[in-house]
Amino acid sequence: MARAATTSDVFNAVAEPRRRQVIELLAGGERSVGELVAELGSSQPQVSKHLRVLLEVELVSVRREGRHRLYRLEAEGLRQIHEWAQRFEPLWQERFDLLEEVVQELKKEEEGVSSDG
Amino acid sequence: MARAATTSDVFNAVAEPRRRQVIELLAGGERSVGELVAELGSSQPQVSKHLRVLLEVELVSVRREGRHRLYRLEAEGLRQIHEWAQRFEPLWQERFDLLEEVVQELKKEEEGVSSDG
DNA sequence: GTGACATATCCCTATATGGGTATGTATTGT
DNA sequence: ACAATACATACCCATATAGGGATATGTCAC
Repeated sequence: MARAATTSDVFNAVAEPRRRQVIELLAGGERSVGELVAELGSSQPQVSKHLRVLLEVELVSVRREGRHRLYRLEAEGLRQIHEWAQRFEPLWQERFDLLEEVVQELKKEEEGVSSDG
Repeated sequence: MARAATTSDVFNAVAEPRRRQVIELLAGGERSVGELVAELGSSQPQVSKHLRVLLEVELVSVRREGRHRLYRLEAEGLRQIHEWAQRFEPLWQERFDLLEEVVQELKKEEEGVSSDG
């Protein structure tokens, strides 16, 4: 098998730089496809494809406004990513503990407690 | 161009379910490749490949322990993912504000302020 | 030499992403 | 009814790469 489909989960959807860009743009408020096309500098079909992916994983939603389709960020989906990463937060904060251990080691050396020699 | 390389950034590295699994396993402490092979049920070369990717983006580190290589999670790298997602936290919390608006609406109705009818 | 891995191949299939074109469709305007 | 706008989709093409399977070999430690 190849890599999991980008539409399978939020992680894959967000792995694409352009899609992250779309998300960032939509964070500023609803946008029509045309506006996104202009801001991304991609073709309309390409943008629509990315929007489709984001739609599949429910990271965005659409509503009609006349002949326009306004896309809106559904940040709720980003929450799982945030929470998944957050699970490891204690581990990167642990670094401070390690730093402290190092400091303790240095102190011991200063006190001449080095058992090595 | 094809899809971005999985080694290009942390987002792509984490987009792979098995690699997330590796990360989760390593969150429990250092593991040798052999242990990971057993726990993941993949072949040794496959596991080594995934570890290589995680190593490239510095999500893990290695140290030798006799003939074993112990992999350790470098959670620091997950921080960027956490922080990227966190930028949108206000947007999904905004939902509570919306909920509050709805509550306000309901209150008005109870007070008989409905201008409709 | 053996154990534990890293790497390199070769194979194969699935899929992504980009480019471009064409067409379907809904909405608005005349 | 007909045209135009704004998109969604469906095609075409082409390249890159993933990720799995399996095998083979290099390397370092014991």
